[in-house]
Amino acid sequence: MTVTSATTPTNRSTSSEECCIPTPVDTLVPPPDDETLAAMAKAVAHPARLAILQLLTHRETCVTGDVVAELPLAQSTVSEHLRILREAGLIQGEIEGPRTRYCVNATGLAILKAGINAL
Amino acid sequence: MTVTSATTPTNRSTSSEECCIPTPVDTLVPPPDDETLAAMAKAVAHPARLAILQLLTHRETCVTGDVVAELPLAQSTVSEHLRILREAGLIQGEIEGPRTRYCVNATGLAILKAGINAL
DNA sequence: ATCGTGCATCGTCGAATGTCGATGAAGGAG
DNA sequence: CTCCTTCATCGACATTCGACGATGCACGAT
Repeated sequence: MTVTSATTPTNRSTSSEECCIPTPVDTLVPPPDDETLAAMAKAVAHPARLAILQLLTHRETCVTGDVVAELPLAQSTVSEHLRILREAGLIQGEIEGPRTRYCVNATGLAILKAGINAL
Repeated sequence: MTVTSATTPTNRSTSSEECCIPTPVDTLVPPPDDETLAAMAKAVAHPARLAILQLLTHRETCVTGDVVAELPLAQSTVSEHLRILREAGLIQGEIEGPRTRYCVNATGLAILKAGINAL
């Protein structure tokens, strides 16, 4: 399928201060085309990925290991779910020394909401 | 996966007047649990099914044949997509003589929106 | 330089999905 | 009744997904 990253070009920056201080976007994003919306919906269409998304919105844990600790899944599986969410533009990851910090991509989430609400 | 129909119990009534005069619900539905939301998102996570949903909201065609005519897919494939949307509680079908009339299930759609917006 | 830790990626396997043509059941028309 | 239409369902097939363990890589510490 290869969504080729919806909003963010597979964001994996190394600087700080742009993750977990998420872009305060929640307003006025245009609803996406069907392909993009379908890709985003597919990313969200899994209980584990929903759990990850909620984890990332309600905490600021962000680090992969924390997510793994919260879910009854192998590390590789969680990593895969994180990759899917990232490629869909719903979260973004930032390499922080030996670990990776994830947080919600507010813009991507807003686009998803816009698309669903437009149905 | 067997979603066992999210909101409506696999609605396929024979009476008229309850389809395409859709329940005016668009307010105050509770966000669903992760399983239900994932199932609904999965139902929507396909361009053809998004197209069907939009077709059903912006027209009142509803009849299966019309949907088939609009999509570059075989009749059996479209029928399958309609089944998936119906079992997810997003549309409802009503047998009308030799044909089937589909329309959006406003309640189901509202639940989906509530779940996504709660993310 | 050598370890140990934290993740991503690869390879694999079974299950689910998407698509189609063929078949079948229900109903209307003649 | 016998056709024809309309649709759902079945069977087959290729593709994708979900999950895991194993491997590899980058980094920090020793």
